[in-house]
Amino acid sequence: MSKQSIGPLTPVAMDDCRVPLVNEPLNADQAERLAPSFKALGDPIRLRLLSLIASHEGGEACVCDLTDAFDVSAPTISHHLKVLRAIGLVTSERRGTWIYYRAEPAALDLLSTLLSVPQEVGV
Amino acid sequence: MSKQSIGPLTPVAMDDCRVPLVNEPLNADQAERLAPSFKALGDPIRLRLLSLIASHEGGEACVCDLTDAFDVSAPTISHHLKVLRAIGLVTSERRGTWIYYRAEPAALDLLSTLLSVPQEVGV
DNA sequence: GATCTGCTTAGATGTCAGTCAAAATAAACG
DNA sequence: CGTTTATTTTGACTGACATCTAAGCAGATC
Repeated sequence: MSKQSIGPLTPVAMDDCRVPLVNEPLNADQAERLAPSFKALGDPIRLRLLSLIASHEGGEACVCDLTDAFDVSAPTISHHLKVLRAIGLVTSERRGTWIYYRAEPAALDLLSTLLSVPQEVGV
Repeated sequence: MSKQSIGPLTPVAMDDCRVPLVNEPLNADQAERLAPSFKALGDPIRLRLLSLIASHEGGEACVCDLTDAFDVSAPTISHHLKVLRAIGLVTSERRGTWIYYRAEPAALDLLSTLLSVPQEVGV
């Protein structure tokens, strides 16, 4: 596999991907940029982490809230959070002792749109 | 990582996952069932394959149509198609000499819904 | 400033995934 | 029935990834 340095899933860098993939074929470049995001969601722990963060009250969650929910070590959770952060699905902010993670709705929305299946009104 | 035998992403087996992950936290079981689908989308070639198939005229594409679009060998394409088929994102049917692949809209829709971000009307 | 707690980084290890060449299967066709 | 074409399976190789322990760093508190 080629070295794919995963860039952040920012709206600007992805504007040409805001089309359902059932509508027109993705080109190689678009696929290379999008795949890392799905790969990041392809781990059960990361999927739950994202869901826990996004659904947490206040829209954010402290790492300490997250670590307890899993059977793996704290460094492993930290690693998974780093992956989610690297592609822009979450952001983090330190406030005093704790670090808070927050989901990035625009990134989620982009991926959701990409997978969406438009209603074929006339068919 | 635990052995995760990827089962097909059938609507029935996934009915409890039809909720945006930002709404409520996924439990471990749901995450284990959903993650393989995103993992399957986490490869650029598979992402393009799915898009090529879904956007192809008639809603289906012959393997020969697909193989030419990539720089990898035919067995590699076959392998990726098998992954997409195993989780139920596509189906295949042989007609004469050729095998045709077709996208499974229900599976795509499920994943799209999961990633969707509901409008917070009141906030 | 010593120490405690929260979190991340570094390094090591075992497993998994993507790729290819070669062989196998399957249908069509002479 | 032998050959050709289309696709898959097998087996091997290589690189990537999830996980852990141990160590590092950053605030807070005494």
